[in-house]
Amino acid sequence: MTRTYAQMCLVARAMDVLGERWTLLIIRELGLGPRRFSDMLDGLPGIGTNLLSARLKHLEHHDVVTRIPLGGPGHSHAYQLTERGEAITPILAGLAQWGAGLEAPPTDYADRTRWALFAMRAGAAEAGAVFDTVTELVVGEETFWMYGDGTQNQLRVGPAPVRPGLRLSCSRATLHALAAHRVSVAAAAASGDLTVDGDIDTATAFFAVFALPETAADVAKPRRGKKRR
Amino acid sequence: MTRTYAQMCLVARAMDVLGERWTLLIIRELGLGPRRFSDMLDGLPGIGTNLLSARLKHLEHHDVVTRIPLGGPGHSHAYQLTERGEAITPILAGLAQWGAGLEAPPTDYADRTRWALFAMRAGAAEAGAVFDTVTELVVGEETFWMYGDGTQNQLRVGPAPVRPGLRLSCSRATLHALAAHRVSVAAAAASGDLTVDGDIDTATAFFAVFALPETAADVAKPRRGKKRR
DNA sequence: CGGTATCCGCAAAGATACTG
DNA sequence: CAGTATCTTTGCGGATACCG
Repeated sequence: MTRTYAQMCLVARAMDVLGERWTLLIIRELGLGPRRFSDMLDGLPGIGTNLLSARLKHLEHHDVVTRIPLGGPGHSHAYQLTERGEAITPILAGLAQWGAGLEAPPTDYADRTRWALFAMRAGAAEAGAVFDTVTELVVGEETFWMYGDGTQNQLRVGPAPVRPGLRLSCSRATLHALAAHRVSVAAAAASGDLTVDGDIDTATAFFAVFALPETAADVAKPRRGKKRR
Repeated sequence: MTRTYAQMCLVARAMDVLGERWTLLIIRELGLGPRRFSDMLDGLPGIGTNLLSARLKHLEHHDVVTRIPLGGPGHSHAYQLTERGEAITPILAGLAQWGAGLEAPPTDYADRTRWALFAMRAGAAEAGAVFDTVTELVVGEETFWMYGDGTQNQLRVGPAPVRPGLRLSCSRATLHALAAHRVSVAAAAASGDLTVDGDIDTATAFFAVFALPETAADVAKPRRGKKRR
């Protein structure tokens, strides 16, 4: 270990393991299932390969992350959260919830669809809601799938490995609008912004569970009537 | 703002505000009520006055902390969490809960009674339990008081401002033993390690609610039968 | 592809002296 | 008591070179 707080306090000891820069964001990336080194670089713009490598070793040493072989072309492998690593998810959800209260960020910040999905799941976790139907989302070029494992909702990158009970297809902007409840599923489906493959009531229920926390921007600029004149 | 992740992700944006070294520990200290600069130094051994000063300014700027005047001798003042700052408490509780799973720290780490109380409260928060009776704790030279505010349990430094419904007095070691359920209230009271001023059943209920999360040390070395031979 | 290693410039952290 | 100022040390960011 490098720099420690040297306190018995459990918060301090957790921060001794998780408190270095990038560490929690690395765990966020792995919260969407096993990922390869280069996949993670995409979700951590600016990290530098040396730091990512050092952090992963550190987390592996503290039983937060494991390397798993990836039977494919070449001797490649991926990183995966351990059980103890998965236990960090509620903390990340809490941070996302709290972060929703901050003022709107500069528009040039990096954005990924999976981060919005992560925040949506945080909203569901806060409410203690579990969505049972296996759902596949196609947002732009990317595909995700979500399912309730009985206790909480899981979120994974890639196509669903089983036939999903619900399939939604839209742009990232429409996803945001639906999750923030600025537009209804019926309206988005009618306008063609959203394609629903399955029961439309189930789709409505999906966005009732996976609601984006109200942002400070929503509070500051409450939209009434028409928008953008 | 200085170093930012420049991501739209709500977790990253929360970490932009809270992620610097010492920041969450400062909030931990303020979670026990308003504190003066020098009080905080005691709970943050090794921080350096410049860093504490810089962090407090930063947190004040982001509406996590406010300065409040302290009508007393001299022109002194204290720092206090804002509503948004208080909202970070569940995140700290989650970190404490997670930190309990780590292996036992070196024995030369700094220790404070309030950190143990903080972890006990985290255990109660996890279980969703609220303890209504205003309780005063005298541990060694220090006095604390706790109360349920309807939603969650609050923890404060100093003597209770109202007559407490329960008053407990013991050493820090006994507090740990009681909270970890290694010894019962009845046994501790009988041996004189614990003084109960109030109903003994209420005292038992207190330690049922404020249980210390099981540590990795407890799991690794399960005590069976007699202890310390 | 999947990293590790090294170097440099800079910003943040640590330590301590000093001031209102 | 409540900080500010200053100096040193460490960690991070970014680039690039290298290896299985």
